[in-house]
Amino acid sequence: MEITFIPLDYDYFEHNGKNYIKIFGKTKDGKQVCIIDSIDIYFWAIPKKENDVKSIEKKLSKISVNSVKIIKTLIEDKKFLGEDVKAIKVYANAQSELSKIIEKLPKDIEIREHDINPVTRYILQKKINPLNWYKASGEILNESGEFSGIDKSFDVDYVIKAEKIWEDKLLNSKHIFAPKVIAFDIETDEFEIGKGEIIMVSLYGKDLKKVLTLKNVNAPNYVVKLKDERELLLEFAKIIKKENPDIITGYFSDGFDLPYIKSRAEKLKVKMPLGLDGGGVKLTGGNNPRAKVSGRVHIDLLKFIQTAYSQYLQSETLSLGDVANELLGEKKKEHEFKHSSKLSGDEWVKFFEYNLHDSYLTYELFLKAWPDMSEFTKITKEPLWNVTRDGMSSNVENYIIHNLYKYNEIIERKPTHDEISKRRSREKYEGAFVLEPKPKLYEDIVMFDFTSYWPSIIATFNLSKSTMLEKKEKNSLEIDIGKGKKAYFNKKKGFFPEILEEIIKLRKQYKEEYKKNPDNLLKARSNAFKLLANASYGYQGFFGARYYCPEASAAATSISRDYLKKVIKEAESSDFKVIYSDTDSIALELNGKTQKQTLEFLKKINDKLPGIMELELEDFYKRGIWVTTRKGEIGAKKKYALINEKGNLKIRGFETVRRDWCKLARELQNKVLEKILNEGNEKSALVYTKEVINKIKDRKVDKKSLIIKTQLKKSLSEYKAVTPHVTMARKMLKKGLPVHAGMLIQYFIAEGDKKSLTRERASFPEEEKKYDVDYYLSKQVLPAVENIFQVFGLDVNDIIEGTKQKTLF
DNA sequence: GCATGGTCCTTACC
DNA sequence: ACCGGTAAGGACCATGC
Repeated sequence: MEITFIPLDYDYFEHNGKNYIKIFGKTKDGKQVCIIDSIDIYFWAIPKKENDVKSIEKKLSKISVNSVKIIKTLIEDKKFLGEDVKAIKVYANAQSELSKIIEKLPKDIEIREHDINPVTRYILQKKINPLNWYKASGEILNESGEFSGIDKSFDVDYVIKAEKIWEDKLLNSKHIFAPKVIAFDIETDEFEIGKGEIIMVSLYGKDLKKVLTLKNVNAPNYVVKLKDERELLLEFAKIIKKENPDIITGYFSDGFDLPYIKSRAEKLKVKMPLGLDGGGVKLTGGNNPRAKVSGRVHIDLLKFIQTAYSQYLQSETLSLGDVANELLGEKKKEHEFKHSSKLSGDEWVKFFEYNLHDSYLTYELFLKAWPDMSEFTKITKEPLWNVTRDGMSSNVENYIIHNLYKYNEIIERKPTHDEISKRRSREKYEGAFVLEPKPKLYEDIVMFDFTSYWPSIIATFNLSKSTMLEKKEKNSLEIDIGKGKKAYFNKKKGFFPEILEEIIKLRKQYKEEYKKNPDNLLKARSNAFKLLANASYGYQGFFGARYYCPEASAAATSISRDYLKKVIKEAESSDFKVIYSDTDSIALELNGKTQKQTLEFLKKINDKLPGIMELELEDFYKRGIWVTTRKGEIGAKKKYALINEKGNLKIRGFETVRRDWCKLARELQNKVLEKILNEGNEKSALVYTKEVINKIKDRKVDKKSLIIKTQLKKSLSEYKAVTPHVTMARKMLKKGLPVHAGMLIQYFIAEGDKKSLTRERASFPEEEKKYDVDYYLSKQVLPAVENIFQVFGLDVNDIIEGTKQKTLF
């Protein structure tokens, strides 16, 4: 039997003292397969003194714990952190009690790769990468009794014991895999996992629209009525089995929907055969649960959006509603939550629509994110289930791990518990350089920035754990890393900088390909490499990293400060006026120069830059404004607004872009900046500001624009300070409303005793109270525009007092 | 009684 | 806990005059 298939999910198992991987996948013609392949379990032992290799090898081969034994050893020439080593490859007959074997090993060796899980080991060993097409030949298990009848327990078209698996290069080059996906969403009366009944479940797929419910009301035909919760759960499992999707997806379904379903199923003693092995939901991870269903891939979209998308999103929160609104241009349905016992017939129907619409939005968002998930999976070569839950540090590390074979490198181990706590308490190293701007309205500006600045420095100067030297050597690079400390790096290229250089090159290549041929997949690929490059600098300073090297990070920032200052000096001596600079960017006033001359200057800089470092044109701007800080005369950093030649605004740092300011202040500030940048003076901005101030005084402002939204960043009990939003959260808790870390607390400031604290006047948006005119003028509107008008020598306090109803002040 | 500075906190920039 | 440091700015509170 020979088939063509694509691996979606992997699992490890032991049978009769041997090790296997089962791969669940799809064939080219849409059949579901499980392929069983053998795998070697091994780790590396590196003797601390090289001449001991032979005798150590002998000692190792005799070790065993219960039925787990060392079955084979080999001595090989390897590299470890760039150094040549003679290492012993130690094979064991099972993964299960490997840690007990490790404990018994002699102390004169270093153990590595014992912490590589069997699925990653398999992918490394056989190069059967997720979401790539392969051909497999082998024997179909047809109730053969082999593997204790494993084929009978799997709900797939074929179970194949692989003899050979090889890549289908032709198919990989042209065929794009489109998975069958079902999105789902549950509704309950209680938020606590498993506390109340599941009152409805919606499912949405390409040809699927269903809401399962217990309520017997006259409802649209996509609603299926079940007699009790038990039947509802069984029906859910039945539909999943019948539809047989490759992927099931939800929004926050790791933390809510699947744990809830699992908990209710256990309570009702219902078997939920959701997986291809007939099993239910498996939860791992304790406080931060991750839900797995065997054979299918369960994806919690929220997790992936958090790591891969959030930095590009403008949304105030990452809720399904906000994200769908931004990425799809579609809103959630309006719905007021009530206890199910209090719902009327019509309200039930609305609730069904709402529930189905959430699944629909999740489904559409999934399709939007699929190119990114798929590319990240192919690039980092870890299973889709893991990749959609991994943070950027894991993505960087996985990319490195799956590329180390090119360097014959043994993989470094993860840090121990003690090492992690030591690393976490390390002192900060000095970061980027930020130039203090002179507050002013500027004309004719150019903005340059370095492409992938820190990664390009790490690659160019070879900064990494394996290239760092203990002391100065002939030809080594010496970098001052602050606090009187110096770090030395080898000139001979190490694997980390080399891999990083490749990431940057691939990013550039795919970006150019995308420009020529704009397609979603190329965009996703280019973006994945960009994110990997950007995260690689932080990775070396991250306490959990296998290739932790804060000295390399500190050296990178040190070099970045030097080169930025060099460019600033060059610009000054070429008669540009330097306005501002932050980390990797520099803003210059053209000072009478033409754009052509400016680009010539850029070229001159680039000709002198070493390695792969590159300065590029960000844009030319007609005008730009920099302001002072609230206190004092100094120019504020990380706060400016620009307008380019097409009239597009670029606003950074101002309250306009901060969600913890009320809409009124944000919109006013935005308008003021827009008017000033467009017109080149403050006149009409001033008129507009006066109008808004009068509107506030006349109490004509809609309360919606006065609401302040602040996120509860941790659980309520952890707060030392009693801020307005903490006070509001406490009130919510008292009312019995759900309060949890991560939620946005909304409130407005109502009128009250003038001497009272702000938090005492904080009120819920629905409270029928008058807003505090004084507060909104002096704490929201004034601070939002004060520094802008100050650039023109105006004092906004005078403006406030100059408008009507002077009695207030 | 009130200015001042420090701490805590959130959110931004890159 | 799950990539880094730099920075602005509000609310509150202890401190000192």
